[in-house]
Amino acid sequence: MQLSEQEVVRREALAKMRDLGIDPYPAERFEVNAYATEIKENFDAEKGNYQEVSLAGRIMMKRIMGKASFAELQDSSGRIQIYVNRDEICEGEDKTLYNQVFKKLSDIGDFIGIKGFVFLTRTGEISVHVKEFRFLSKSLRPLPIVRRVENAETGEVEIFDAFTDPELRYRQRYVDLVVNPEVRQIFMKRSKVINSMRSYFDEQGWMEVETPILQPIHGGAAARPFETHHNTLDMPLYLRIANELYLKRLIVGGFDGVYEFGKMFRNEGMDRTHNPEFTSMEIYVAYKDYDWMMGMVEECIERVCIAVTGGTDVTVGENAISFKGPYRRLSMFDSIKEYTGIDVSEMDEDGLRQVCKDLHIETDNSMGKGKLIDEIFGEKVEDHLIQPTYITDYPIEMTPLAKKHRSKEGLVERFELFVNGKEIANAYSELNDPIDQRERFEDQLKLAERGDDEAMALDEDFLRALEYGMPPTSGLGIGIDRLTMMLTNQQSIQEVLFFPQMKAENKG
RNA sequence: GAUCUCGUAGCUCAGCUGGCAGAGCAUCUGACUUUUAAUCAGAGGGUCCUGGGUUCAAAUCCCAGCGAGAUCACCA
Repeated sequence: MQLSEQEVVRREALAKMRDLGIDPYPAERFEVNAYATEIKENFDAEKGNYQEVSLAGRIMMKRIMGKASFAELQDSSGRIQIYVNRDEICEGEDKTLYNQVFKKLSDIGDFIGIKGFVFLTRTGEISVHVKEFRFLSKSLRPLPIVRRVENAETGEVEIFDAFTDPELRYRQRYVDLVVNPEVRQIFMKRSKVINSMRSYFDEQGWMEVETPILQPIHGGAAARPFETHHNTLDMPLYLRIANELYLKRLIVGGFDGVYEFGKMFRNEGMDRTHNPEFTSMEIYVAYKDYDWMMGMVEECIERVCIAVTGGTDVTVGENAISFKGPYRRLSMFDSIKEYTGIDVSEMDEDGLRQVCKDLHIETDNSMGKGKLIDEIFGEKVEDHLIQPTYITDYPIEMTPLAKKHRSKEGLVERFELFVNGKEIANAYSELNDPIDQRERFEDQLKLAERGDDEAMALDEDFLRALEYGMPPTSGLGIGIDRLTMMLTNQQSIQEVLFFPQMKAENKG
């Protein structure tokens, strides 16, 4: 391995520390009793609090001035300045700890532990006066140095030498997280999205479950799966593209409400909004319908939004969005009428094909009636749905797992929630009529024969479960990554995944 | 999958119609006991993504490949 000059210097420092009898990777624990941000928020010079603090973290900047120095320590909460005085950390004649270990051998990125008291410097900065200094872990690679300086006149934070190269940031997310605090914030928010949603469900008495990721039949959605092979069973298995059919089996089994947060895997293209593995949340609640589900989603999303952002108003790109319920409800046909002026509700396949032609929407022969309607919707309506909007009552052809509409012929009881022109939730009154379900699967097979490669596979065991009887149930799926993107105002899915999928790096 | 843009020091980037490889920060040596992008004096550091071609001469022009981003197509 070819080492850079700075890496060589750090390895030499490591060796020198060992020569001085200092373990660069000590095993003993270091007890921490305070955090940088907490101190900066609560220190009061008059009260004289924080007089015996113990902090640990990385050195992120050093300002050496002879016999005294300042440095910045970064812990999990943020950064705080520390003041190190030679004669205070080295009481006797031996000044090695200061002159060698602190000044020369410790580098930016190294972990240290300090004990001391909090004070205000002459310029008024809250700092920790170090009385005791312990080396905790050596860093052998130089971190990018990002400097944030508050402009005294404008109050704006200027960033110098930002670490922004997306390739480096994603491949070395650990570095990104160390030097870019706003990145850390996004992931803390992501965690809050999941936790607040989970606690809401738990409060309602619904149960978190886990279902198979390795599935013999990839059901529940229309997508290309990743295929693998089990050696002992000598059979093909697929990484799940959805967990819907398993969760419904659990409703058949007698649970009233089950939900799962989990990774799904789709062997398809990647771009700003698609990663081969992504996180979805699916929930099924017995004795409910999609109408009830809309109310539940409003309550849930509003609560998640407050937990994550502190309020119900969010800025996404150019748009100010309010997640305060209730959300607008609009049937798919009405939405198309609203944005194109065309009533497609009574049209047959040829009529729809003509409408697509008139609107300059490309079609092909594999497209059935439902698909054509969806194309029109996708082209002409979706982008306009900025504020949270439920689109309801989808054509039956596209939705083989949803119950037929109670009053509207040819439609199913389904809604999708759109925000900022993007779909973030999908829900049905679940189809529980096993005979209807078998016919729908068979219709899917016919679509597949016509060349629709997104058509769904038939799952005999799932049909068997339905034949034993499933209560009326409403189900919902939410794309957690996309919801997080929205609540953190990120334009790329890679910004809300710790480790987005990347091609192989071809040099070490 | 298609098109466009990008790849130079640890990081951020400059490098013009081809002519000795550059800056700031970081690093190293020295000075400095409350600094604030600390300062001051000095020094070192390069597979210019990879491979080929054109040329007296290529970081620069051409071709191919690898990687990344953006836009479009498909999907959530």
